[in-house]
Order: sequence, then structure tokens, then C-alpha cells
Amino acid sequence: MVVSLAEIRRTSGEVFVEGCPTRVVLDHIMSKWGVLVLLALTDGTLRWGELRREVQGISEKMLASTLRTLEADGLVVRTSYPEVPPRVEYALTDLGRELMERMLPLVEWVAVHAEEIVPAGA
Amino acid sequence: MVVSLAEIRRTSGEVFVEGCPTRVVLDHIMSKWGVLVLLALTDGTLRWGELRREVQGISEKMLASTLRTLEADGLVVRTSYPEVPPRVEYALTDLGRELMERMLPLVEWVAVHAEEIVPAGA
DNA sequence: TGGGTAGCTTACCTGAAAGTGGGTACCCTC
DNA sequence: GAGGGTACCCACTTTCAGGTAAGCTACCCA
Repeated sequence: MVVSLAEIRRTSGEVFVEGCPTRVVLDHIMSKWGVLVLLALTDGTLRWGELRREVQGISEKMLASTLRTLEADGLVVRTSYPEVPPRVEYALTDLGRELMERMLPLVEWVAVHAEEIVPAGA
Repeated sequence: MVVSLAEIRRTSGEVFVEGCPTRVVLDHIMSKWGVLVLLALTDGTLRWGELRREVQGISEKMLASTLRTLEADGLVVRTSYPEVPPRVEYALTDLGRELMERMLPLVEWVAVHAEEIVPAGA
């Protein structure tokens, strides 16, 4: 599939206009923690504690707010089991999985080329 | 090409470790203005003024610093012609074009689904 | 009685990102 | 000689993403 910028413009109007939905969604999923949380969930369903450990360096506050944003966007589902101790599971929705199908090749490319891109040491 | 998270882990070590090159590069290219500048340059070579107009809402300061970051990463080339008035052109490098090949499908998908993702009004 | 666990929320605060407004240099046109 | 265009840079200010730390629920264990 060859995608051109012109095509994007045609389908979605203006990507370059401030405050358009495309920019908002991009801000959510391309945010520092958004990518990493989505990435972690690509593996499969994870619990709160597992996510914390998986996404190294994220604070509880940021994990909570990132998850809430992605849930509101319909990319992630939260399932809570009223047990003791409480158990809550997070997983990608169909939409989220569709998204990650497009995101993974990008992340993989970045992972492969990261060392040659980042000036040594920085 | 099916890419799994496990594969990414294998090729690049830990995406989830703080301060690793992959996270740094992701921060550059997935930043608010980084994506939009790269996107604008996908069309072809652009001059400073054209970029400003294309990427609606970017300030001169942010445009300058975004371009400097992307140039340092080897994703964008700056060519200046010592004319009067000065003329400077920005374009993607081969690396940048490779990157955008992976980024465009993602952005296109987001553009198509943005309206259904963002809760009406937000 | 007290500690432990899981999954959060709230309040507070800081530091980096981003916006604002000015300045520079050079030449051209009016 | 006033004003405008191009491509910036710098200092100042504001905003907000993000970090820190505490508290809370509700049960179990000892």
C-alpha cells in the first residue's frame, strides 16, 4: 500500500490544522507514555501491576491517566473483577489492535535504526 | 510483514528501559511538532516560510528547534543558498524517507479513524 | 492490633516544553 | 529613508506534562 500525503489530505481534510481530531489522536497515541503502554498491551492482556513493571519509569499517576485517555479513545478496554484483592485487566480493543498493526512496523524500524540515529551518547 | 513485540525486544534489547536510544528517537519523531514537520516534508522539499505556513500553529522557535533536532538525527537535510534574500531548503534524507514509509500508513489510519476515536467535541 | 496487597485518587510542586516579542543582517522596492 | 521580505536567534514568560507522596478501600493473615 502506497500512501501519499495528498491522499491523507483528501481523506481527512487538514492534518495541519490546529485542534483537528487527527492532531488530537496523534497527541494521545504518540505521547511519551501512550506509545509504550499500547506497545506493552500488544503482547496481550496485562494487569495494572504488570504494566507498571513493563513500562519502566512510568509513575502511577501517568499510568492511570494514560490508560484513562486510551480507554476513552476506545483503544483499550478495562475489565475489573470484584475480587479480593482487586484484579483489573487491560487489553487492546479491535480498534487498538488495528492501530498497533500500523504502529509496530514503525516502532520496529526505529528500534533497529535508533543507534545510528541518535548521536553517540545523547 | 508481521512484526511482534517479542521480535522488537529481540532486535533492540529493551524498548521499555528508560533513556535507551529507541525511546529517545521515538520522543523526537513522535513529538507534537516532529510528526507534523516530517509529514510536511514528505511532500517534497520545502523552504522555511513554506514550512511555517504548512504546519499551522507552529512558532518560529519550535520550527527552528524541531528542524535542528531532526537534522541532528540525520532525518532531514538543510541546504542553504547564499543568495540575497537568503534561501534555505529542507528535505528528507534517505533515512527520513524510509522512516516516513512506515509512518504514513499509521498517520493515514489515524486520519481516517480520528473522528470515531475522539469523543465528540473534545 | 497491625501489616500486607492491589488498584487506584487527590493534592501539591517542579522543570521542561512551548509561546511571546523582540532583534539581526542583508538587500530590494517605493 | 521608510518599509518589507527571508531566515533566523535570544530573553522572558507561561503552561502543563509529569513526579512525589500521601491516603483510601476492602479484605486477608498473623
